[in-house]
Amino acid sequence: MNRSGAIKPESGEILDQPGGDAEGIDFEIIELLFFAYRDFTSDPDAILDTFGFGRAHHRVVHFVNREPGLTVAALLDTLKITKQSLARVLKQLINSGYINQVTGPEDRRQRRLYPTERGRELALALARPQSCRIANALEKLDESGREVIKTFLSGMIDTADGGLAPGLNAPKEGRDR
Amino acid sequence: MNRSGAIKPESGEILDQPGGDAEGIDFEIIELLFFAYRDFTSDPDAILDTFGFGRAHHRVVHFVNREPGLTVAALLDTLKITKQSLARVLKQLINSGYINQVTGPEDRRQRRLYPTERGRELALALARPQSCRIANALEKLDESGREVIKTFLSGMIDTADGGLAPGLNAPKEGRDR
DNA sequence: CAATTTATGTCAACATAGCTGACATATTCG
DNA sequence: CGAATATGTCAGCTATGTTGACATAAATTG
Repeated sequence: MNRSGAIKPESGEILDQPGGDAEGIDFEIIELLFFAYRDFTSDPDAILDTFGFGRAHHRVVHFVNREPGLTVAALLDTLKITKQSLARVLKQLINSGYINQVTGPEDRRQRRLYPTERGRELALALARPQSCRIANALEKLDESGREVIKTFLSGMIDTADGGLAPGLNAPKEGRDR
Repeated sequence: MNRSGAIKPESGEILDQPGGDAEGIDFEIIELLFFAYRDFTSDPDAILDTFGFGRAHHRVVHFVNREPGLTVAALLDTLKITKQSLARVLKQLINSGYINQVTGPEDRRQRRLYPTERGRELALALARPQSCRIANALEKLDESGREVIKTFLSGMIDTADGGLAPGLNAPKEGRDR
C-alpha cells in the first residue's frame, strides 16, 4: 500500500502516511457504511431510471406504501426535507398515477396519501432487490445476526429528543412518522 | 389557484393497508439503513457547512487522507463519479490548501494526491463524530458485535467482479482503490 | 521515430434534488 | 371573527451528479 519513494513536492507540505489511525478513529466501519449504502441504493436507482424517476421518488413511494394514509406533514417529518422539495416529486407521482390524495376524514385540511396499485407495485419492485441484498448479507451471520444488525442500526439513529443519547438509546418504535 | 384532486377520490383506487409484508420483504432493515445513514452523514454535513464545503468535499478529503498518494484515476474509481464532477470539488480543495498534487514519480502523467496538514485535520474533524456514533452503536453489542457488523456491511457491497455473488462474497481487502 | 493510448484537465450544457422566501387558500380552533 | 394550521405554489439559488467535446503531456507500441 505504501507509495513511498522519490516524490517531488511541487508545493508546500506533504503527508504521505495515512492519518488518524493513532486516534483510534473507526475508518473501517465508516468506509464500509459508505460503500454498503452506495451499493444498496444502486439497484433501485437503476430501476427508477427506466421510469424517469429518481431517488426522491423512491422515498416517497416507499413511505406512502408502508404507511397508507400518511399526511403530507408526517411524510415531510420522516424525510426531513422541505415541502417545496417534496412537492415536486409528489406532484409527479400523483399525476402519473402512483399515489392518490384523499382529504382527511376528520381534519379536512390534511391530504392523506395512499398508494395506487401501480404505486404499490413500484414500491415493491424497488424494495425487492434491496431486501435480497440484505438477505444475502445476513446469510453469513448466525441466528442472532439480524437482531445484532437491528440493534446496531437503531443505535446509529438520532433519538427524537435531540442529540446522541450518552448512555441509553432504544428508538425501536415510533421515532418518526 | 385550484387545488384539483383535493376532494375524496373514492373514484380512484385506494390501498389502505401496508403492502409487501406478505412477500417477506425486509422493510425493517431497509428503513433502518435509510435512517442510520441519513443521521450518520448529518454530523459531518453540519461541520462542512461552516467551511463552505459539501458532502462531495468530505469524500475526497477522506479518501485522500486515508490513502495519501492516491491517483486521480483511483479516486474516481473509488467514488464512482465522473472526472468532471470530481474536478469541481478537487479544485476547490487544492486552491484552499487542503490537498496537494504531486506529479507521479514513475508515471509523470499521474497527479498523486496528498492531504496537507489542514486537509488531514479537516478529514479527522469530519470522521470523529462518525466514529463516535459508531462506537456508541457498537457499545450495545457484545464482543463479537464489531465483526458481525463488518461481515454484514461487507456482504452488502458489490463484489468487484460484477453482480451480486449468488453464494459467495468475501470482498474483504482490495475491492476498490 | 511516429502513431496511439493513457492520465488528466477543462469548457459548456444539462438534470436532479435539496434550499430559502414569499404568498395563497382552505380549514380548524380559541 | 381572527389566528393558527395544513397544504400548495411561484421564483430563484445551490450542490452535485451527468454527457459530450476537445486539449495536453507523457507513456507505450509498432
